[in-house]
Amino acid sequence: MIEIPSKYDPSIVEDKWYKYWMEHNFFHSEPDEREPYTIVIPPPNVTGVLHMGHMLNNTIQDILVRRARMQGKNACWVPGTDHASIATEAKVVDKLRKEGISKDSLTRDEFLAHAWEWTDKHGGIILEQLKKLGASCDWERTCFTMDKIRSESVIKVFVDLYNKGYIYRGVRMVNWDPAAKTALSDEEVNHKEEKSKLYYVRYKIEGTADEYVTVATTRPETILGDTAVCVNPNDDRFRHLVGKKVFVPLVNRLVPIIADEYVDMEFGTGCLKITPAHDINDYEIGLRHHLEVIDTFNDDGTLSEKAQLLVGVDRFEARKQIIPMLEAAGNLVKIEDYNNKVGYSERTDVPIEPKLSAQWFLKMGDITKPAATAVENDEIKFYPAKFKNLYRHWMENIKDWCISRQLWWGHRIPVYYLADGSFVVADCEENALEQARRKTGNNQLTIKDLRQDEDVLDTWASSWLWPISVFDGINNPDNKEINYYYPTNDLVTAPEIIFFWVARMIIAGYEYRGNLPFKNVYFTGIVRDQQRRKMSKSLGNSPDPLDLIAKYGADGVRVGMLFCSPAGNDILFDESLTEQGRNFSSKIWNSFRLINGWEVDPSIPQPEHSKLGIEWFKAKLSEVIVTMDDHFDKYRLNDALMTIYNTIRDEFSGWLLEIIKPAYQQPIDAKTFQEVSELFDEVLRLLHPFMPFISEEIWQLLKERKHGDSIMISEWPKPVANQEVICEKFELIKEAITGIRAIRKEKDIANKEHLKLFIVAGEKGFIPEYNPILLKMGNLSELEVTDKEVDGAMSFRVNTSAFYIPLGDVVNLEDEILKIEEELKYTIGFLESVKKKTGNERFMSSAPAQVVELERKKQTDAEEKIKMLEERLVSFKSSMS
RNA sequence: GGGAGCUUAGCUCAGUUGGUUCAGAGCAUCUGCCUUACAAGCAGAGGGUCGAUGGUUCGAACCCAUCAGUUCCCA
Repeated sequence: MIEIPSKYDPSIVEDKWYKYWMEHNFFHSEPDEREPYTIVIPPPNVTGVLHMGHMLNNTIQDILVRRARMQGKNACWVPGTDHASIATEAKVVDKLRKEGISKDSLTRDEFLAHAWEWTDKHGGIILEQLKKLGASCDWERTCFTMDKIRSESVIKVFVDLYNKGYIYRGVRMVNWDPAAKTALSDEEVNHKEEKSKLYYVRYKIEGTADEYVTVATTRPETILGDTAVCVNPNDDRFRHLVGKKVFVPLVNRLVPIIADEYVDMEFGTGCLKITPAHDINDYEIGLRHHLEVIDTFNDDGTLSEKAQLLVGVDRFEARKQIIPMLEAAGNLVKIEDYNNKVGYSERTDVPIEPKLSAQWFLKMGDITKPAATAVENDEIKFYPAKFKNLYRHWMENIKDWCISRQLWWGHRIPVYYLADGSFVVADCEENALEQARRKTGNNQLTIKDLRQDEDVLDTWASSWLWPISVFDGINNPDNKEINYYYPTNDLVTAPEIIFFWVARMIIAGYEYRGNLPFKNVYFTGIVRDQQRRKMSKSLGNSPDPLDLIAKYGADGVRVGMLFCSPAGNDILFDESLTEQGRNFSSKIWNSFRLINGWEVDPSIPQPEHSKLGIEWFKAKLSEVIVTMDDHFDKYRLNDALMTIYNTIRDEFSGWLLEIIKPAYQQPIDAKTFQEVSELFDEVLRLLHPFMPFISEEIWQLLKERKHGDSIMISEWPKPVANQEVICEKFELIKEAITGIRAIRKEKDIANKEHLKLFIVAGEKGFIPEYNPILLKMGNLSELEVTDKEVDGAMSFRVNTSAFYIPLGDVVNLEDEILKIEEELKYTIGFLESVKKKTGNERFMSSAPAQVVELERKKQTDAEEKIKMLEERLVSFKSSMS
């Protein structure tokens, strides 16, 4: 017996074991002959801090990795961080501004120096926090999307895609962020409902004295860039006007009235003003009708020279100022309140300005095909599968990917311009120069004659290579590591980034490895609070994960989060869940304390009840393992957790330990002690992936372990076949014991008080071999099988066996009769419903044989039980008279 | 406006090609217990016409249709 504290203290235990695991290098993986199991971490922002979403996500990954490791696989979980181009640059700009330095005053290199300084200072904090959670990442493999290997991979891929003709420079309508002065992808735009105004403005028709068409617009400031007015070709109201021209208000530009199906006849006046430079739909109409494009905005959202009026005024100020101008000119008809949706930048939270600009694009045509097929055919499986539909829909409507960003923090686009505006694409300056010389035939060119593109690549253009680049599979496509670890097994991520990241990794996987990047994708939910609000810093509704760990232990937080998170469903987090997790730790600890406190006496033989109990629990555990494995195979981790949770609380602690527990201050026999220790060992192993720390602590205390041994490298338990019968039989014993307890409670009989039990054994429901357990758990003084009625007894029934506890005068015979009558009534009703089926010819002929057989069995069982109940009733009634 | 999903106990969710004892779990609730490992616990109990209506079927929470409510994605 070891002296152990009565209360479990996770803070000491957790740090101790994490350190131990690190010292013994258990997390590290090298290619060997074993089957690999690989997960790459979704790299968190390098300067980010741990939030609840990370906690959930990484807990799940750790569970999967730890189980795989115990299954004997060569488990490798690669950690790392993402440079997070826009987010990090925004933070650095913000920090500099607070110091009184504006980004514009710095050169690119100066700015990058600040950014690296910031990254070095804050980078990797989040990885340290993951260690507190117990994450078993192979820390020696930690990668960063902007470290040397990853950067070279990104550039190499850009050059390759360009050479394959997938990358092109195009003028496109992009989502322009006027605050960050960069283009954003559609996915980085959030649409928000807003109260705004709908302005009705009339345009004078050319060649008439006083005829106008009226358009409705939410953006009157863009009138200055109008190049047409458009109506629906089926609209009789305006058909006669098509082909005529109107004057754009204020600037009096003459523009045509055109017809296009796009126009909604019901909306506004049915007339639409067309500003190809500032609205995506207008742009497309403009392309169809070959309209002039007049860009009236500057990059910062102010009006440009082309607007002619209000030059230099911000777009929202311009909207205010143009109204009185339109009114004065006699063009304003009316103003209505209107709700519309406006796109906002995910990064800077300012309204997006649709803007034409020159960007680099990746063609999403042929390159996406294998990726679409892979998910469709379930080569890559999604959990839950419902995300397949979402994925398919996106892949079918996929647009070219705008991969350039007007930022400095990131991978600089490897395009080098010559003086004449032409360019070369190369992975380094030397190669660029060589190409330029070849291209121009001018060998006198120097690097100074080349000007590299100022823009960087979208962050996702590096993370889409992550499963390959972490094993250096881009630069060295045939290296030992990539060949061993790729394809990876599971990806655990949030559904929000299914397009940003998951889809693109699949595309890159097939393009650069000719193979899938991962076999399974587990989508976690979004962590919300009890009011279903997303947990966020700004709302202040997100607890600090480290505080929670300090309070409840990492194990407690891990299981607390998992209790409420079926795959793909949002998790409504509440601190009471982590409390439940901590309580579970306590329960396990106390079970250990009980066992640990027993004195072992090798001289006493094993009692029969202990032998039976152990035999049953072994059988039960086999069932549990089968169930858990099945849940794991289906990625139903919360169900797997619930299974081991109930097994420990109810079956192990509630039943097994109570069965084998020796009387107060009595020693236990050696065999039982040995066996229960082994069973506890097995239970702990099943628990380990979920609660790595407490399982290790107890596992180490349970018996003397070799130096350097650990539960995390022990074997995942395997089931023994054909244990169902023992489990089924035991359930009947539980039912009988529950019956005894119910009578004790009803008659307020203390548990200490011994009772006598008489049994009228029917064909089912009584198993004499389990009598020792019945005696102990029911605290019975005597157990007698009889075929006679028992006078003055309380009774209950299990299947067709009847159990009696004689209590003399306390028993109210009428109540007993009532009870039996109720059971009888229920059983007869049940029999009726079964007979309805078995008496139905169509059922008997069309239902599967198995089902028919089952119904027949139900019928005979019910008939037997009715017979038994009726006999009881008769004898009870006769004893009354 | 287009698309996808969801609606089962007070809450969060299971419910596996339609067929086991009249739908399950965890939490919460209620009752009783400070029973010698554990009150951060134990023993029990209650609680649902499976969103509505119709249809298919011997049989529907499950399949089909319509409607209502709700969430997300895209424009």
